[in-house]
Amino acid sequence: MNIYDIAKLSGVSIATVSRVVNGSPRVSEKTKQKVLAVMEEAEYTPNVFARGLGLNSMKTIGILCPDISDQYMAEAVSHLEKRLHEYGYDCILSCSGSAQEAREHHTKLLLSKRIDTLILVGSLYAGSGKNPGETEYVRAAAQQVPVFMINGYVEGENIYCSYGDDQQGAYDVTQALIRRGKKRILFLYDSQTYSARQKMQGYESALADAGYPILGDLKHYIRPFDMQQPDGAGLSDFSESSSGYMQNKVLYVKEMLLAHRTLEFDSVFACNDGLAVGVLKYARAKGLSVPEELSVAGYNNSTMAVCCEPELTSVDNQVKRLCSDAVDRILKVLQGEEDVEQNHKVRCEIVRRCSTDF
Amino acid sequence: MNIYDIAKLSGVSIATVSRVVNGSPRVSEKTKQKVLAVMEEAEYTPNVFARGLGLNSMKTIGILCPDISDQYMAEAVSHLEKRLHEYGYDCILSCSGSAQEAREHHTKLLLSKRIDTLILVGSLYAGSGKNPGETEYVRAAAQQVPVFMINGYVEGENIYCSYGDDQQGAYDVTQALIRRGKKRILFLYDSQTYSARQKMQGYESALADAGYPILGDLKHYIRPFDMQQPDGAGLSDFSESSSGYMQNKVLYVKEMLLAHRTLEFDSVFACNDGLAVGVLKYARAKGLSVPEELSVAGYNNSTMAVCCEPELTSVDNQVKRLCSDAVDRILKVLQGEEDVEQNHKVRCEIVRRCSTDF
DNA sequence: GTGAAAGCGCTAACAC
DNA sequence: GTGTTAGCGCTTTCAC
Repeated sequence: MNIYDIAKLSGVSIATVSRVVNGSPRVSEKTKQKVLAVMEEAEYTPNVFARGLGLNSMKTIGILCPDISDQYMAEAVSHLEKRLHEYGYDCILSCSGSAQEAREHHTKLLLSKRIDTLILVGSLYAGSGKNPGETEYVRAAAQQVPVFMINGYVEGENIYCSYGDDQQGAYDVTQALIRRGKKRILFLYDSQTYSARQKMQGYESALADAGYPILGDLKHYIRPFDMQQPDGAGLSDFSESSSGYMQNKVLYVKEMLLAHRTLEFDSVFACNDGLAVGVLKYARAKGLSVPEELSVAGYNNSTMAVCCEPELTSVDNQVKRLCSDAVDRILKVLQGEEDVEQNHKVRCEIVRRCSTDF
Repeated sequence: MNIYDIAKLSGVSIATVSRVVNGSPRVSEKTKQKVLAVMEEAEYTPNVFARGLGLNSMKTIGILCPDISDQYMAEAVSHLEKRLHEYGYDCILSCSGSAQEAREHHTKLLLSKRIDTLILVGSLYAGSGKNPGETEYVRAAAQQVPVFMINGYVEGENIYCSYGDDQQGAYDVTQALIRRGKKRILFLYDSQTYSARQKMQGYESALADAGYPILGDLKHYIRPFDMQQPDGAGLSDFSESSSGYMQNKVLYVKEMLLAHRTLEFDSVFACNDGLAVGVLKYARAKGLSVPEELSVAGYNNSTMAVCCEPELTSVDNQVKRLCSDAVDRILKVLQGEEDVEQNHKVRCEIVRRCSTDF
């Protein structure tokens, strides 16, 4: 059943049917109703491919993320999809993993689908800050369609970024720990993303502002333990489930800390809740009371933060707001509005629970 | 840059270019290389819309799930996307929420995108078993494209199902609890999905086989607390983040149990880990030791099961296998193979941790 | 307000 | 092995 059939059945031309389908005002109420009735009766659905060919768009947004089974990204995609769907956009989801090459490849593939916009979810796409060319593909993509980054920042034309102020978040937590009298604050991280760098900077600034020394051994990097990570992004390799990966991570952090007998600290700021829960497990194994003997703060305010004992103080990165803000601007850009705000930074919020007690 | 341009630049016809693009063997090596070179040079990408129009397919799979921010579904989608991507299929993701009407609407919408296959992720789509017509839309969809269900079962032509044997899983856990001497095993659930019904049946069979009575008050339904659930599917309403919802759920279960002073039990089998962690929180608040005074088992073997204290025994539903199995059959069906196995049941596995100690 | 007709860029049947 | 050509189903000028 195509537009010709409907036209024939309605006794009008395909142009008129097309007008009705697209809600053009240049149709008399009468014919409009007639056509509508026929369409209803015939259960006609316009062919999206043909329409796509004519309009060179299928109202589709490409969403790329390293791993949809990661809680943070899943939440982001959930918000994005919901909002975009409201406005009639479909989402093609693609998961690239963490390797640089894979990111580039998936980006290209998504672009070849003639998406209207590309959304890059996760700080990973903003690169590690090491290699200059690592974000070149983002700029290249931006030459074809507007590119939106969720929790990442890349400078460039047609690139729009929404990100949490992780530097400030880390600063706030570290400062609170300092105020609580902690002297040796361990900074725990397991990835080198843009976001992780921001956090480290916040941590360092807070120490500096308090007149504390910045000690190298207190910035402790937990190497992704599955050794499948081409560039140490700290993500699952997907050969396994993400929850399985996360389970292992928690236990791994505990073991690493137990094994590392020379490291001394009275508090921990972990770059994500998984690491923080690992620290909690370590504390329990060591017989350390939390928060009295060891304060622990995590990041992302995930479900994990509440499951553990004691419950975890954690920084909320406000993904929902980031996504919502991004969608607002996507709509503007796609409607051809000019001067849409390119970058948007959102303040993170510390959710205080008993693991730090400050 | 279209196929005509490439043809002109290569000094061949568009048919030849098309052949090269599609890897037809009916092209001489020489012209093939020539065309390939031109395409490369011109950075030519075939127009997917035009191709879709011609082939009436864009190699796209529609994936529908109630909520991608739910850990279980995110994991499923992750596996599906990864496998399908390998075979050149793209995934359109759509999240329907839990309402019956929304499920039907999203299904229709996805079908109107001319997807090659529809995948329904989650037991919710198999209905509550109450209203006869509630799965009618699944059968209707199956008249247009093959429909695959992940962890759900609906009888019908062109409907293919992969599901964990949750009944057996529940049976095994309950039986283990009985063997350990537990007398009053609380069955905790918060949704009425196909999967939840299976679990309850397993629970009941195990009790029956042990000669235990099946007590109504020991089958405890936790009503979704946000009151935004049109049909009590126990899912987040998405107005909030899923992790926020889950955090609340854990605390809510704890409070509910504390408030319910007449309910007596020496062990709990919870339909999901969120509920189980809530029970753990309750036990702690009550000063009950786990597993000595209270055994707790969860379901889904999620990250939560390891974050809590003590760690949670949980049944692994084997999503990855379900998805992998589904993809295998999707490929077969799309290649026109006949007699593809319609239903596939996978045995669940108990992952034993210290919360039950059996 | 409506219709005729020219694309949109590709695939595939058919001819050579 | 290669080219010609007729669709695929829609949108969109341009007449009337």
